[in-house]
Amino acid sequence: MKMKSHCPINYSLEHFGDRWSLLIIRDLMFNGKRHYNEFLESGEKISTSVLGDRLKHLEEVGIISKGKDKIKKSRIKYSLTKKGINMLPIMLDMVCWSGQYDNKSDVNNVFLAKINTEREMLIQSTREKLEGEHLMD
Amino acid sequence: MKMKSHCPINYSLEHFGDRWSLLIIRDLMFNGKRHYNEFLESGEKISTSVLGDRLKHLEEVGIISKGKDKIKKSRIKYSLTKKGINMLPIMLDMVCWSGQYDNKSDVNNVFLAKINTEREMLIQSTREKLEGEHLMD
DNA sequence: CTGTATCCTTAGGGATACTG
DNA sequence: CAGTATCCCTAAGGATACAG
Repeated sequence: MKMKSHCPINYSLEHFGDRWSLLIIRDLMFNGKRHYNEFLESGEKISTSVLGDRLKHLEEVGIISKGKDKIKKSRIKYSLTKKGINMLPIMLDMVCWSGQYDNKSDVNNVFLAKINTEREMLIQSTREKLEGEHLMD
Repeated sequence: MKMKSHCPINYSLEHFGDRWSLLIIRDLMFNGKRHYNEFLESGEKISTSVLGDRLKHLEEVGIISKGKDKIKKSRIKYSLTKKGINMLPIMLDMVCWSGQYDNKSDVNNVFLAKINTEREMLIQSTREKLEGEHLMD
């Protein structure tokens, strides 16, 4: 991958600056999704070819990892890496920002207020939850 | 613009989820750029047609506004709106996240540490600076 | 200086079928 | 269930010229 620059904003863009990657990360981070078919079912209707491509790219850049499901060994499971979990503040800020302006937002105001007033605590507790679920796989 | 969903992450993506918009916002927010030709000069080498398109889109969705330069009335000046300035936490988190992983990053460690330890103060002071520069145009 | 307009090329993406 | 492979179409983007 040829980088356009070494600006940190551009670095972010090279990792997840497309129309789909953040939706996959959202599903892993907030919606408990871990399997290929679950990503396909999300409201934005990603296609199989695009999903395959983005999963591969996100794994290559170290944001997600791929493993076998502990319970059902034949099933494949995706997890956030530490690098992926560390995107939590970015994701929460986006939810918060959108919540201010989208009157049709899916997010309720209680949660929005919580991001604002208890941001650090919320990040900490969510991080612990994610690290328990994802990193231990 | 037809929205794929009302998820807040998707709302963000519909606003600035492409390879160029965040670079323009970055230039307005951190690099003091305000004019068409200044955006063209940035390291990522945006083309005139793409720049024109993104400026129009960002204005339509209310993130930037367009006005005449106070000093030189013939010159056109772009500013962040309140909605644009409110993206500051998102942008700082991206800088912070990238700074952890990009060893060639343009950002120095002092600034990174500052984002982490004095986040709220840094946001507040930067916001005041931006509101002075941009909103009063 | 701030844009459009045009032309052309490439990348992104939807639909569908197929495979281990 | 978790993907590839293919086909085809559209959107995105680079280069350049030109206009107000």
